[in-house]
Amino acid sequence: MLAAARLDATKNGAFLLLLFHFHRRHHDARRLFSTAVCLRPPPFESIKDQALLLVQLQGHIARGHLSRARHLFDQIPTPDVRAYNDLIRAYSSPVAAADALHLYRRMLLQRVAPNNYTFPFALKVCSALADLHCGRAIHCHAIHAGLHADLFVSTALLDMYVKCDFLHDAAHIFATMPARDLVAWNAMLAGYAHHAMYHHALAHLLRMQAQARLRPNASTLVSLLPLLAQQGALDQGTCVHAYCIRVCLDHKVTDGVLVGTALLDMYAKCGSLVYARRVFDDMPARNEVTWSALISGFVLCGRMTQAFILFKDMLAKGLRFHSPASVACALRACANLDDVRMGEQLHALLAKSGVHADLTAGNSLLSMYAKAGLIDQAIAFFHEMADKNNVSYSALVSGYVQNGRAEEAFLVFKKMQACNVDPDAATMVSLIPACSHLAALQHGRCSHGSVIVRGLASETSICNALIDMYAKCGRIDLSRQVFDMMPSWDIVSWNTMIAGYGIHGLGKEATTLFLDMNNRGFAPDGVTFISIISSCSHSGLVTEGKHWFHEMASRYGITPRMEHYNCMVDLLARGGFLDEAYQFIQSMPLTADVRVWGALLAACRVHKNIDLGKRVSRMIQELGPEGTGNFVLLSNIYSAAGRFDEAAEVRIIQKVKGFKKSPGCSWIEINGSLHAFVGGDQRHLQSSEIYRELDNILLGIKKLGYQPDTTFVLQDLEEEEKEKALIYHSEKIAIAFGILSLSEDKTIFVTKNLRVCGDCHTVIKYISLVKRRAIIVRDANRFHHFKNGQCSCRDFW
DNA sequence: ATAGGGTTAG
Repeated sequence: MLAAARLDATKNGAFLLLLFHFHRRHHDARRLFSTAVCLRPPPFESIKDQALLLVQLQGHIARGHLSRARHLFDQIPTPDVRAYNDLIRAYSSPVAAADALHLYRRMLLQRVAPNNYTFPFALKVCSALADLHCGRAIHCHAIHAGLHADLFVSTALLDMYVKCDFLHDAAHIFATMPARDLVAWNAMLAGYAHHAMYHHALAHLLRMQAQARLRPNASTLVSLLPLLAQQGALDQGTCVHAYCIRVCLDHKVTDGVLVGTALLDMYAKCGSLVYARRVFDDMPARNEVTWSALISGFVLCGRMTQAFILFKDMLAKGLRFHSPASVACALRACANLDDVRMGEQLHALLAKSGVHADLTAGNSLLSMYAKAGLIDQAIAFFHEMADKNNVSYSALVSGYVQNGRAEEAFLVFKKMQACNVDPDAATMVSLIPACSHLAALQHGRCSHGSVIVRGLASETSICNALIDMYAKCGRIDLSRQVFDMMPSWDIVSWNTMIAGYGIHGLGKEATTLFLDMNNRGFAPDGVTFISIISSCSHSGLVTEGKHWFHEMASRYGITPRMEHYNCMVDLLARGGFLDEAYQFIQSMPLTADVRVWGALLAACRVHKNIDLGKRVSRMIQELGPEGTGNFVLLSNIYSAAGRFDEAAEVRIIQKVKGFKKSPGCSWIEINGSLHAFVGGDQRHLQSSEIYRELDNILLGIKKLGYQPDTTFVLQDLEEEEKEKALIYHSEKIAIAFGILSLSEDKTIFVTKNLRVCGDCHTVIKYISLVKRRAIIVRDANRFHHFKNGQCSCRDFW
C-alpha cells in the first residue's frame, strides 16, 4: 500500500497523508511528507498545506538560499507568525537588515501579532543598524503585547539601547528586568566599556559575580579587555589573563581566538609588546584580526622593523587583509613604514574586493598617500571618494600642510565648511600648523578663536599646536601663556615649548623649562633632547649642549640616534669648533649620514674653512648628496672659493639627478593677508614703489659704511651684477614692503623659507638702525630679532 | 577581538 501510495503521491498524496494519520502510522506519514517536499510543484493543493511550505521555507533558509526562500514566502497566501519569524530571522544579518524591518512592518499591516520570538530578531536588526527610532517603536509593540519583561525580549531591548548609545535607557531596562542571565550582564558591560565608563564597568563586573553568582565568559572578557587597554590598566589586564588560563577559556577555538586577540591587543596598547608577542605565539589559532592587532601594536610603539617583518610573515603564510578594519590597519602600517608600493597593492585590493567604498579604509589610503609625499595622488583619490566625512577633509588638510602647501590647506578648510562638514579637534590640529608654516599670526589667531568657540581650547593636542604656532609666529610670550593655562601636559607639550624657546635663541629659558619638567616628574624622551641640544646650539651654549648630550645616555638611559649626532655636530660647528665637530663625527658609533656631514659643511661655508669644506664635500659626494640642500652648499663653497667651474659642475649634477632647488621666498602678513616675494620679483602691484624704497635705503646705508658681501652670490657674475643679485634677495623686498605698509611703531615680521644670507643679515641690521624699526626675520632655522642696528644672534646664521 | 584624520625635534 505504501509503495502504491508513493507511486501515486502526486495525485492522492493529501488523501494518503490523512489516511496514515488516522491509522496512527506516523512513520509512514512522515516519510511520505518528506518525499513530497522534493516534489514540484507543491502537490498538496487540496489542503494548501502551509506546514509543507514552511518546511520548504526552512530548507531554503538553512541552505542559505534567501531569494528562493523569499520567493516561496510570497506564495504563501496567509503567512502565519512562524513564517514571518523564520524569514525575519534569516534576514537579521546586517546586509539584509532593511528587508527584515520591511517584513516586520508588513507583518503588522497583515495583522499578524508578533510573538516572543519575533521581537528579539527584529530588535537585533535595529541594533545592527543603530536605528533608535525603529527600536523604540518595537519596544512599544512589545509592551503592548505584554512581552517586554520576557528574558529574551528584554535582553534584546537592552542590547538595542546599548548599540544605539542610549545607555541611560539600557541601564533602566537592566534595572527593571525580573531576571537576568549572563547575556544581559554582558550586554550592559559592553555598553559601559564602549563608552569608556571604567568605574561603572568594574562595579558592574563585581556585582555580576557577587550578586548574580555568574562567572565571566569569553564575551565578558572581550568587552572588558579593550576598556582596560584604553585605560592602560596593565595590572588588571594581566589578572584577566591569569583568569583566562585558570578557567581554560581558550578550550573552544573560537573563544580562544577572540580572547587571545583581545589579550594581545591589551598588552600591545599598554606598551608590553613582549607579552603581546607571547600571547600571539601561544594561540592555537589566529586569524586576520589577530595579525592586524599585533601589527598595529608594533606600529603604535614605533617598532617599525618588527612590524614590517610581521607584515611579510603574514603575507607569506597566505593570509590577506579583507575586512575594512584590517585593511585600514595595514594601510596605517604602510604609511608609517613609508612602503608606498605595498600601500598601492592594498589600494588595488580594495578596488577589486569592493571594500573600495568603505570610508574608514579610504581615509587611511588618503592619508597614506599624503604621508608618502604623493599629495597629487591623495588629492585625486579624495575627489574619487564617493562619500567624504570630516576625517577625509582633515586628512587632506594635513596632507597639504605636510607637503609644504599650507595655503591650499586653508582652501580645503574653507571648502569643508562650505559643504557643511563640521571641523573637530583633529581638523584644527591639522590646520593650525599651516599658520605655523606661514608664520601667519592673524590666521593663527583666527584659528585660536575658532577653537575657543568650538569648545576645544583646553584639549592638550590643540594647545600643543597653538604653542608651536605662536612660537613660529614670533610670539613666544603667547606660547607660554597657552602652555601655562593648559589643564594638563603631555610629552609633546613640553617638547614643543622647549623647542619654541630654542628657535628664539632663548637657551636659558629652554634649560629652565627642562628642569621644571624633571621636577614635575615628566620623563624626557629622545625628542626632548633634540629640542634642548638644538636650543643650546641656537643660543651658542656649546658647553651646556655637550652636558645634556652626555646626561641623555648616562642619566636618562636614552641611546642617541642619528638625529642627536646631527644636533651635536651642528652645535659644535655653529660654535666654530669645526675640527672638534669633525673628530666627533669620526668617533660616532654610527656611520654618519649625509645630513650629519651636511651640518658640518654648512659651518665650513660660514666660517670660510675651505680646506675642511673640501674634505667634507668629498665625503658627501661619496655618500651621494641626497636632497637639494647639500648640492647647494657644495656649490656655494666652490663659488665662495672662486672655483666657479666646479660649482657649476655640482649644479649640473644636481639638475641631472632631478633635484630642483626650491627658490628663496619671503613673505609678510599685512592685515591678515599674505604677500609673498621671490628674488627680483616684480609682480607685486606696488612693485615700483617697493624698489624705489629699497634703492633709497641701500643708498643711505652705503653712506654709513655698508659694503655688499658678494661672496654670497652663487653665480659667476661681474661684481656689479653680483651686487644686483644680492640687492633683490626676497627678504629685502619683503622688508621694504613692510616699511611701506606698516606704521612706524609696528614690528616688521618677515618669514623666509631658506636661511637668511650673510649680506641680508648685515643690511637688515642697518635698516633697523636707519629706519628705527624692530624687524624680525624667521628663516628655515630660527628667529633673528633686529633692533637699533643689533641682532639677537651672535652671528648671522 | 583589529578600526580612519591630528600636535613636537632635524
